[in-house]
Amino acid sequence: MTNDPRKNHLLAALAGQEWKRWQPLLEHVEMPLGYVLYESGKTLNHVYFPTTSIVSLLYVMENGASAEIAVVGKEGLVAVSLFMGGGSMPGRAVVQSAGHAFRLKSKDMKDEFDRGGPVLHLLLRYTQALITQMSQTAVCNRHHSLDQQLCRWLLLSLDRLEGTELIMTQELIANMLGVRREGVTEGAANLQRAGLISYSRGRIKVLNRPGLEKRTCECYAVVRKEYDRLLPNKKAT
Amino acid sequence: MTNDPRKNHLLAALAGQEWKRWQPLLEHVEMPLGYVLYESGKTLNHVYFPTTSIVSLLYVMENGASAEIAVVGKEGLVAVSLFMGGGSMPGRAVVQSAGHAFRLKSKDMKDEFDRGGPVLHLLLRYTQALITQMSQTAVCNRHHSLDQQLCRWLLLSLDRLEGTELIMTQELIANMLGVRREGVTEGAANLQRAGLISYSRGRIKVLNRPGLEKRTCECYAVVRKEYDRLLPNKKAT
DNA sequence: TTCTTTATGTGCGCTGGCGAACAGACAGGA
DNA sequence: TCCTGTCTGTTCGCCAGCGCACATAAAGAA
Repeated sequence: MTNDPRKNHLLAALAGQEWKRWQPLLEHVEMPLGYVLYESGKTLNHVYFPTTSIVSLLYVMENGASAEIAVVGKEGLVAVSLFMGGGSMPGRAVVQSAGHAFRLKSKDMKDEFDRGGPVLHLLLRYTQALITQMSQTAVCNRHHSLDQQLCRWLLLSLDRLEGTELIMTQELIANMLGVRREGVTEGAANLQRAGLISYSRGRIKVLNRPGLEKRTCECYAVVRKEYDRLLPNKKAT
Repeated sequence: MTNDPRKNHLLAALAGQEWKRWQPLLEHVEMPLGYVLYESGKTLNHVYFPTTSIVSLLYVMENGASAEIAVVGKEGLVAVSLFMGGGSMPGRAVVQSAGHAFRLKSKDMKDEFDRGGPVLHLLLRYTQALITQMSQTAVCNRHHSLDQQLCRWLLLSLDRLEGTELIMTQELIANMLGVRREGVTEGAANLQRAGLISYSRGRIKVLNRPGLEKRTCECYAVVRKEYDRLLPNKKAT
């Protein structure tokens, strides 16, 4: 079933009672590549729970350059600022990998959050994991090479996908990472030469995942570990 | 009064009732330069509310290099992961500018948080502001020059201080920013030549704040604006 | 097929920041 | 007073990544 909300780990973690309340409130949505979920400063109308899609949180600067802050997939939700307070945030959320998601109206989300209890703690633990990812992005941007960052990025995406193929042009990856397109071309060529990936015109296939893990910086492992520690780990799909 | 907890904006924002509960629980602590509040992965025993001190949240890599993720002063608190869940986080919290703070035991903090209501929302709004700062750090690390980042850093520190003098060697600043000490020397020399700051052996005096603001990147303004939007703005001290 | 668009490959000069090595310069203790 | 440790200034070679300008090359439309 392509549109099973339970593919999202947070939704899957809801106990019977909550789940019963939520189920009728959830709306299935298509997530086409490039779709903008929200734009800097605008009020949020929904919270999105990706199932098979991946969403990129990025900041777009005045001059148009951008940088990815974090990535969200089936393990999480988009728009934490809704329940954290403020209702908006600087930056943009864009679908990075097409697929599906379920969404909840702002008001419903807030109501559920304010009930407190397990839902609240689940969402906050997710937010904490997200914070770790953001921190590590900052560190990685400071210290690591484009090659390493590319590996990290591929692995983060891979973790949020079914299968090993990414539909993504180098141009778009460059936008996410906030680097030149040519840089990605080179990096990708390196990985290709090393037999870790193969790609052509917007299709990247990962051939050797352990190889990528060996080649990336410590940032990936740090983030991965925190996600595993803090979040419900859905085994099978 | 140097040890007035109400100098911390979050504590100052507590209403009569909560404040009465909190007051006896708060413990005054000295915050000497370089003091480590917590270390990567260790369990947290306290939440710290700085009043006159500044705390740096940074991540230290395996090879010893470091990078600042965010900075916390009288507007906030250190150790959000305590109520967010998880109880620990990768990274380190270090006193960057000596001064005072008040702290609360983990258990007391959790209890207060779980009461819900205004305290919970206050803390979450602060966390949201902190997230913005972290995001912007990531962006800044990616795109902006050392000079701009130095300005941003000075301004962020300045906002959290009384007065215009920073006690801080270039070596330490370099550690925070995750750059070479020589780089900071050059950057600082530039600012000095431009008449924006004056410094000598660990004392940096800001002479022209608007000048710094003009020279820094957009990141500072973005963060500042979000803090103003989300948090209680204490006027007088 | 042919034409057009989109995606990728490559080369070149430039620059910001790195690493390392070293030379003052000031502060504070003995 | 000298002396030692700390902080700051400067230099030099190096390289990753940038910006720019093209050269393919694959996919799709006509």
